[in-house]
Amino acid sequence: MRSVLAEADPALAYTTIATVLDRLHSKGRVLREKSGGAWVYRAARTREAALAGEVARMMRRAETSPEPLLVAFLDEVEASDPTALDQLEALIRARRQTS
Amino acid sequence: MRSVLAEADPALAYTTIATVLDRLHSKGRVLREKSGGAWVYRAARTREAALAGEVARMMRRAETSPEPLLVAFLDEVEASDPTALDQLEALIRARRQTS
DNA sequence: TGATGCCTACGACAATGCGTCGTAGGATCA
DNA sequence: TGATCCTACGACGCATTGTCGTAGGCATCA
Repeated sequence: MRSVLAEADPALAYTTIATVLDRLHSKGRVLREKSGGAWVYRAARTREAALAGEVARMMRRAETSPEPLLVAFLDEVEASDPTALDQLEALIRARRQTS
Repeated sequence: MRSVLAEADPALAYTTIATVLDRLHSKGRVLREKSGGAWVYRAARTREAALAGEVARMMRRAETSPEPLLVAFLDEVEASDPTALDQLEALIRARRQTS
């Protein structure tokens, strides 16, 4: 908790961090467990998982095919890291092997 | 505009739609142009493009490899539409052909 | 054992965003 | 020219967010 404060902005009041974490916890965005009287917090989902979940919700809601979304995704992936496409293809293949 | 109202919820007041569109426009989320005294609105970006942009920002900001994001993405894609993986692979291949 | 310090629970307050609408007045069209 | 449609703007209630303070519990240490 002290450490969260240090990482965020040490100029903020301690209770500010406490309040924010508390609210995030009540919304299920972070998990916490007791450790000697004090709570220890950790993220409930990674940023990546949250974003991917967003993608999935969109796919499920689309009446049409998921293709436009996939295409848009590939566009961006390719643009920001050209090698990532190969990586993606490799991951797909690997996934097929094991399932 | 009348049509937006109809598609959204015809029970809402006309001015509700007007206000919402106006606010979206001032935030750049929709574009508009005059057509005989009335504004005609259209989305500035598709939902897909917006989400994909989010993906891109995340990839660019990641100090490490983009792999966790790709993995999370595949997990979700696979879970919500099992055939989409094949589709995705085909799209990657097609992309390689043309570039 | 009492003081010190860290932690939590809870409340507060201002700023902002959002959904909803009404009114006033300009533009359009039969 | 009058009825109809549209825009601009303000308003209101509610929820969220960033920020903090106070009160009180629990442990540690001189």
